Amino acid sequence: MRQGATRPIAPEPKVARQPLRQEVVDGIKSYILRYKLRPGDPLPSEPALCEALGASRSSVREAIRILAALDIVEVRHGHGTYVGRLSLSALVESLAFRGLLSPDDDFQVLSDLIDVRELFERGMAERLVRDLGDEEADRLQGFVDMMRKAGDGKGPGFIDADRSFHTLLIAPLGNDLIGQLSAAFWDVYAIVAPHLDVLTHEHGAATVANHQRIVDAVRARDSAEFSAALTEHYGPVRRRIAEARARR
Amino acid sequence: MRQGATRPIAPEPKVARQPLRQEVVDGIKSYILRYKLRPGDPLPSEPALCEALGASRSSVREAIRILAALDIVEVRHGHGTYVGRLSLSALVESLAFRGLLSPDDDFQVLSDLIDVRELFERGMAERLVRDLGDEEADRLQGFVDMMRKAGDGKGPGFIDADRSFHTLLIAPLGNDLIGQLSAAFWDVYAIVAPHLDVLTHEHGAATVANHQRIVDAVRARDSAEFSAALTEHYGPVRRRIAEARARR
DNA sequence: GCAAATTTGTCCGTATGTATC
DNA sequence: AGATACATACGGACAAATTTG
Repeated sequence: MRQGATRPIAPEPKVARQPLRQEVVDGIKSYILRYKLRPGDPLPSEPALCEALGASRSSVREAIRILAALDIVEVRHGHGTYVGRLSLSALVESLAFRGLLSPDDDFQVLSDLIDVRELFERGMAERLVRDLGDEEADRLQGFVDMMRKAGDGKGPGFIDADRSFHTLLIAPLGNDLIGQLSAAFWDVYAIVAPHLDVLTHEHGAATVANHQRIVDAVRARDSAEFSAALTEHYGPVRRRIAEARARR
Repeated sequence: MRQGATRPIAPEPKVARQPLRQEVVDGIKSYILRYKLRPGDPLPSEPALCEALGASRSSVREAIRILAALDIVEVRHGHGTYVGRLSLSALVESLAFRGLLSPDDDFQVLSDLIDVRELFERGMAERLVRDLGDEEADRLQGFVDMMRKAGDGKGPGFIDADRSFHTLLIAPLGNDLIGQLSAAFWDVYAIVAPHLDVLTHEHGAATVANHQRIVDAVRARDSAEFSAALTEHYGPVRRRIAEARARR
């Protein structure tokens, strides 16, 4: 059979067994669940996992790589393996590559992305203007001021402020999934757009004005105006995508 | 230095180089992009990649495992390695595990999922009733009939019909991202809910009636009624989650 | 149907880089 | 600085799946 290790004797001829690596993946998952570990908690070392799960280092390491790609596990070289943050980093990686690969319609991916982000914010308009208080409005205003100060819309300060603005905007929903998806899509857009010659934040001044209008709508508790401001905000983004598509 | 292979001579002492495996990941990505490969296209064999990228087989294999976890690459034992389908399977894996792990609030994850699915369908109500033609309505009706025939709401026929129903419902948007996200969330719900003693499709008859109401709204081109029917549909789902939470 | 060739799956032993104490 | 524990990486060998002659 195999070289050294002991595996369940019965070959189970017709069962089409899954790769051992996958059993190790499931075993590590079960371990985390069984002991109710939290992100950051340490996992057994590789040799310990080998013995516990009856697999070689290679199989254990490949399993760990899979789990690390999903952010279920986090590896620190020379230190150890830990439960991961369970972020949506895998989604970002996957979507970003899809955006770069997509053949005829590179731009459809970006367009779809923007649709979802706008849907999140416009679809929750009523709840957002209701739950965004004065304190949150002040913080939103702070990001708008940062954008205005950063100026042309190309510096990292501008980009970061824009990301923070939209993150904070949907935070009051208390729906972590929407918040993380929205942030993930923002990241994917920031990765893919430059490769497709889509200008990001072309006109700094206009972008700042659009964000200001959103803040004003929040302060006025006017969900209709809030929705309108969002439409005004995402319109230019779509236009830039369409222009880049036309250039091809 | 290392055992056999040749690597760039300069050790670059303080640069904190990234792991070789990551370079291999990037190398394979670049290969796919450079030759504009499509899903299903074959990739070089492992030995070929080792030589091309100057890495050992272990490193190449770990890199492939990462890319396979993201569905950027697909591996068939004894056959070869191919460009993957770029699905959102990684999102499903990641979110499903989060739902199982989540400590105090296992149910918040499910609740968030349902919020997003309802947001997709309700937020696009106008476009959906406009773009869903009679042909699509007939197909939706077919799934409702399947659910009615399957009866109690527990059999696989019922489940599959429900999934197909919602997939078809948002298909006319022409937004693949929304469609795949919605399907992914449906899958995550189906994986996580049973583990939390959340009954899925408790009352078959009521569920069928709610879906029927949605089809009727589509036929009537009544977006307000369409929205109302969706609220009626997702209400019981939320109630079941709340009940299960209360039982804890 | 069988055997060979190709490709991925798994194992082992060893050496190196990294972080902690 | 040294010792220890850990992950990273290498190379070779054999096992299992698939295709092909």
